[in-house]
Amino acid sequence: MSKDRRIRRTQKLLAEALVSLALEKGYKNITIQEVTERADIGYRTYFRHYAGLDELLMDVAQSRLDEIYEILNIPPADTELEDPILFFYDVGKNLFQHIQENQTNFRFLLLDNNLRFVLEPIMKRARERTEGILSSLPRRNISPNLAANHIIASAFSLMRWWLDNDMPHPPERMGEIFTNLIVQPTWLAMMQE
Amino acid sequence: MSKDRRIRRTQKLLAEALVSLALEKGYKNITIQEVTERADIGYRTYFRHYAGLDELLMDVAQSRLDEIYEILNIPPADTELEDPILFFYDVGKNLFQHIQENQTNFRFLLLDNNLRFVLEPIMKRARERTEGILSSLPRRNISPNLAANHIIASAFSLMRWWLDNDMPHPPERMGEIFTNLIVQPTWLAMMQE
DNA sequence: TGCGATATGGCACTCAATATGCCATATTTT
DNA sequence: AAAATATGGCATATTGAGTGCCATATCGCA
Repeated sequence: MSKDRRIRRTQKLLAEALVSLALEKGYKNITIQEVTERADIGYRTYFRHYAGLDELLMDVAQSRLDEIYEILNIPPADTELEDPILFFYDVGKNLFQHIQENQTNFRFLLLDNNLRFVLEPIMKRARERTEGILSSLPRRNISPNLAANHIIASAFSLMRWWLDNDMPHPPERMGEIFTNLIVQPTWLAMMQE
Repeated sequence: MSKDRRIRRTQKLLAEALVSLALEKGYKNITIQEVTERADIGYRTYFRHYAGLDELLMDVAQSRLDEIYEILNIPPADTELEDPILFFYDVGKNLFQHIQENQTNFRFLLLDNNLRFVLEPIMKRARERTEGILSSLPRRNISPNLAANHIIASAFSLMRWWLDNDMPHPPERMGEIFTNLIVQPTWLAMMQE
C-alpha cells in the first residue's frame, strides 16, 4: 500500500473517472478537466499525481497488467515447458476467464483504438516471452520472431472479437479456439512445409 | 482531376507535409501549424480544405486505399471463386508487392499506433468481404465472422511485422507465409475438429 | 488575351484546455 | 497534539484550434 490514504483515494477516483468517461466518449475525446470533475477532485490536484492524461492511463493499464500476471503466473523465461501447446491453452483459458470477470476495464483497454500505444509494451513483453518458447523448435521454416508476432497479435485480436461480440463462447471454448486457430497451426507451419 | 490547380497543389503539399512530419515525430505530436509551415501553406488556408488534422489524414488514407483496390482488383462480393486459397495467396502477394513500392506511405499508415482508427473502416470492409467468401464452407466449427476477423487482423499484423523488420522476405514469400500461417490453417480449423 | 471567379495569405481575435504558482484549509501520520 | 502533507480554489501564462475580414495572386473560361 502506498503511504497516504488521501493519495490512494484521489488516484482511485481519477482512475475510475477516466475509465467510465473513455467508455462513454472514447479516450481521444476526454479532457483532464472532465476527469477531475467526474472524480470530484480539484483540477489543480490532478497535476500533483500525473503529468497528463496519458500518465493516468498508463497507471490504469499497469494495474490491470499486474493483476493478469498474478493470475497467469507465467514461469520465468529459462523454464523448460513440457508441453508448450498445453501451456498456451491454459494461459489462454485463464486469460479469457479473467477478462470475463473484469469486462469494464478490458473493454476500455482493448476496444478503444486510441489506446493501442498503451498495449504496445505489453505486447512486446508477451512477444519476447513467446519467441523464447518457440526458439527451442528444431526445424523452423518461419522465424520464431515472426511466429511469436503472429501468435500474440492474433491472441489480442481474438480477445477483441470476443468482447466486441459480447462473449458468445465460454473461456474454455476460447482457449480451444486459440489453440486450434492460432497456436497449433503456427507450430505446424514452423515445422513442416 | 479536381477543378482548380491551386487546390490540387495545396492539398498535395499538405498531405506530404503530414506524412513526413508524422513519420518523424508520430501523428499524435504534430500540430496543424507545423503541417502548414512545412507545406509552406498559409495557416488560414488549411481550414478551407479540412476541418482538422484527422480530416487530412483520412484523405491521405483514402488515396492509398483507392490505389490498393485498383491494383488488387477484388471481384464483387457475389462472384464465385474457384480456388479461394489461391485467391488469398494472389491478393497477399500483390499487396506486399504494392507496399514494398510505396514504403513511406505504408510505414506511416501501418506503424503509427495512433492511426489505428483510420484503418478501422478499411479492415471492416476487408472483414466483410472475407466473411462472405468463408460463408460458403459446408462444415463450420468456427464462425465465418470469427475466421474472417482472424484472417484480416493477422494479415495486418503480418504487414506490420514485415515493414518493422525492413522487409526480410520478398513479396512472393510473404504471400506464401500468409497462406501457410493464416489462410490455410483457418480453412482447416473451420472444417475439421 | 482579358475578365470574372476563386483560392490564398496575413492579421487580429476568440475560445478551450493545459499547466503552474500561491496560500488557506483539511486530513493524515507519528 | 503537532508536524507533515495532500487538497481546493483562484489567478495567470501559454499553446493551439478555429474564424472573420480584406487585400492579393492565380486560375478557368469566354
